[in-house]
Amino acid sequence: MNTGNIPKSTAHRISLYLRQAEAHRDQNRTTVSSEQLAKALGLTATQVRKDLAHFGQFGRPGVGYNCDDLIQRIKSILGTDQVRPVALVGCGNLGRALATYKGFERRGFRIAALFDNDLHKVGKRYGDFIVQDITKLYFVCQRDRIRMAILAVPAHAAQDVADQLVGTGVQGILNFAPVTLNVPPAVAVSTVALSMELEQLGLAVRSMQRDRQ
Amino acid sequence: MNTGNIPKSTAHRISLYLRQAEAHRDQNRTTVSSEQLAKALGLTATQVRKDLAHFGQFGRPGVGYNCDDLIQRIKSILGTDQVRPVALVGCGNLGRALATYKGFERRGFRIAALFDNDLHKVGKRYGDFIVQDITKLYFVCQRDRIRMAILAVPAHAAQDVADQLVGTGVQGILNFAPVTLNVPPAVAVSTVALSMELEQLGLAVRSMQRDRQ
DNA sequence: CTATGTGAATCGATTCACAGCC
DNA sequence: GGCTGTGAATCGATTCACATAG
Repeated sequence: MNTGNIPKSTAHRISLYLRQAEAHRDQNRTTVSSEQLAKALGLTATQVRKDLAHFGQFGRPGVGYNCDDLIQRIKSILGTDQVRPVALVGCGNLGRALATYKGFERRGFRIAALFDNDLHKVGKRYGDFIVQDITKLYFVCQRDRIRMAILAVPAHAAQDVADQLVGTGVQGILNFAPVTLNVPPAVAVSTVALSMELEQLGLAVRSMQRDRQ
Repeated sequence: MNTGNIPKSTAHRISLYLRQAEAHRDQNRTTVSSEQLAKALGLTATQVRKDLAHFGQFGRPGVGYNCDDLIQRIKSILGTDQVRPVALVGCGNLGRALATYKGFERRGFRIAALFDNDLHKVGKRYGDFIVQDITKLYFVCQRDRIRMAILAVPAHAAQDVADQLVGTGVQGILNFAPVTLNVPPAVAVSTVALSMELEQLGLAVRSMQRDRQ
């Protein structure tokens, strides 16, 4: 199956294939072709086949890919065939929205604990969780073997909290603060900066306008 | 300056350069070198120079790039030297968090209007705005010449609202629903799917574990 | 006849090596 | 000595063309 050396570009599309395969299954289709996947996602059929070939050949010529197979295989590569606990730090507006977001559960992630350093928030309940003091971070992450965390704190506090997270043994951080975090190479960081997304979108709009000028 | 044909890979880094240049300026430095930018962002110095060369040569050998110049030039490329109005549709947890997010203003975007189809929410105030009925979408977007929108509605409603947005003349949609939107080629869509971000992060963590096994 | 899987060719992005400027 | 800008080389990803299986 060779899950070890998946190209970066392929890896970014895996989640899309999973979602699309699930959509097909939910419409009671048993198979899906590379052509169908490509059309739905705005890719080429060849690209889809090359991608899927990276994790074993299980498509059937003349038929396509079995949806359940595809889903199972992608989940096993992503590691979302089992539910993983995630710590959420920061209970501002964004943090609270993420805490109550139902989409994570359905895709193999469970918010396992909620932290903030503001003593006015500690003890309050959001969604199914009680906000804990950030000083409990190390204890809880160790106890519950938490490997991933979502960072939804203000920019000025992000590096400090990231350092604490690294100290607990967390190996992946999903960062919503608009700063570049400095972490050891063994820790993965993925930053989602909302303003940057808007900037990129604006750029795409502008370049389209130029195209059709 | 040649802003027309910036490679996609470069475009995605422009926002990072802007942020970093601002950080340098805020520390009262007047210039910044490609080496410094590269180190802070985890890139190579050559890559940074090639990128910056795409929008005119204004670095000074032996000195570096003037921070203010760099900031000004990037903003003019991104079009964020003027403030742009953005419509926000969907006042669930995420929508409300985005509505009150202060970071957009500082980077050239202004939430100009807030919409929802839930009549229990229409008329309520979040941040500085009053939620408007989604039936007003066309009127308001036309009147205020709104070109970009943020879509923070449930997945099942996303395509329908996207169609309405396209109908108002919106040219760019920042979509937070975990679905692939179908829009005309003249409309740009950027999707931020939170679960997918976690999946990608989990994959990165797993592949690192394999590396050091 | 339909659709996968893959070597070969193409295309694009990154890195190297270095010439030129401060 | 320090740093930018850029052609040439390398590396990786996409597309093409087609052999092969249902």
